[in-house]
Amino acid sequence: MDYYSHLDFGKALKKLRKERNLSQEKLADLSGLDRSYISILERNLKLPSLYTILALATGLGIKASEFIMEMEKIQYLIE
Amino acid sequence: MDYYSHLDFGKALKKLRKERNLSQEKLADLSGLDRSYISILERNLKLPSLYTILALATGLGIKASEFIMEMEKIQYLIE
DNA sequence: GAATCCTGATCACTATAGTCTGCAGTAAAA
DNA sequence: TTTTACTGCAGACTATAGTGATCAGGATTC
Repeated sequence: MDYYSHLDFGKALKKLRKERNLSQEKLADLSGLDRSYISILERNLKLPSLYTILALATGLGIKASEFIMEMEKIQYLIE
Repeated sequence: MDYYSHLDFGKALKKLRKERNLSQEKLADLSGLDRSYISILERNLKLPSLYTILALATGLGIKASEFIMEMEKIQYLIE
């Protein structure tokens, strides 16, 4: 478990979601994804496809590149 | 075929690869991916995972966010 | 005109992403 | 203390990503 924690996509996702006061279920609705899968992503158990990244970005109201930048920013703080 | 052409990940990939004078095979070596799969991506037949996006970005010598930005830039020009 | 480089393309296969259902546990509110 | 909201988690399943091998064909180059 936690195979991909060094990438911290999950941390970025959770941070962006929380900043918007969205529950996992609400974000699932907004992005058209499954609630349990968002949970999996936030725990870094799997890595999303580009399709999913775009769907989540739409749900969060940002661009995919901004999403990835947030991930890189968190990544940079850790290293 | 060409299911994902409206996203133009493939066009961005090909553009960035050509700018660096890399063959598909050379980029495959640099990124640790399969040559035929890069061909598939450039023709927009499949969408990459985040893992693959990061691998390609490394092979191209850029950040993943810059890669996505290039895609969004091309996307913007089309719309 | 054989040799090399490059890319499209197919097929069979393995690995992983993503869905769906349901249950458990915590916390806050009523 | 019941109800509600939220999330972790598991299992079975479907869909798609990604590999590896191989062939065909165009474009150099010798």
